[in-house]
Amino acid sequence: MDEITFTPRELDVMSILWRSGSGTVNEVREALGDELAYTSVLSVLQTLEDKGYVRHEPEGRAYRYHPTVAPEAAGHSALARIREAVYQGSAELMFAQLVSDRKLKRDELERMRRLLAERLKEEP
Amino acid sequence: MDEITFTPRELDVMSILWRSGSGTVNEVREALGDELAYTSVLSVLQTLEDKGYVRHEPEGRAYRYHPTVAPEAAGHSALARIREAVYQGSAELMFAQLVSDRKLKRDELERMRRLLAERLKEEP
DNA sequence: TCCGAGCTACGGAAAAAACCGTTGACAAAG
DNA sequence: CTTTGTCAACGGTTTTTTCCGTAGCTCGGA
Repeated sequence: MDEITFTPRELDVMSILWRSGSGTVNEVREALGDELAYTSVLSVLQTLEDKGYVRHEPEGRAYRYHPTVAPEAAGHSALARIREAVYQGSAELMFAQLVSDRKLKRDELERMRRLLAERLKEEP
Repeated sequence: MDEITFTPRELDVMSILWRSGSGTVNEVREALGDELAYTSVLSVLQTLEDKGYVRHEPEGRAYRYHPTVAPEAAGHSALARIREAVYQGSAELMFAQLVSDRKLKRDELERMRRLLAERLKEEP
């Protein structure tokens, strides 16, 4: 149950790596909304590597960075934190908020229902 | 749709205020897990007040702090951020993770199902 | 050989966050 | 009146985060 936490900027970068599977400094830089200097992006990646959240391998003359933590693991930590702090530990409350979102389409809700039904079948 | 964000320590403090409805500096200090100096807690509260997330009123010789943002609003922002960064914008993926939690009890899942059913009724 | 393009390492500035000591105000107790 | 305890304001230190310039390496082409 090791806590996984990111600073805001680190999360931006991880998000890109999760989306693409991997990325070089320049690829990450491109994908980033803000225009950062090359070395700024490199720094973030090196920090992430220090913390053990990414690794790199040589690719040509550059490095290619890969996430070493799955988004699910990070998501789990983040959701747990929000559940505790905002919803007083109640998954139900958090869930209620989630489904109250007006932007959810009917078919998304349907699929959620299916998922929930599956999950209920497994529960003893 | 103004973004609500907290630093980790700010979130700790807000969490306490949401739980209790309000709190004085010392109440918050007590409730906090870590042992911080009085002035440290005061500082956080003053910062939160600057940002408009809490207000205070005199109570005896002390101040009582009240949240001015509902946990739901903060939760909505936080969940949206996680959805984007970690689940590539998919509420469904995030939901899947949520219900896959082994610690959920059957009756919690049942109530989630009910909520979802209600929500589906409203959807055109 | 020399030059420039493209890359990382390194160090460090600037800004933000976290934390606390000191001061002065006030009131209650002696 | 003096002491003691409690409080907020203020200013400042330390640590973390964010961001970037410079130096140095390597490769390919003139």
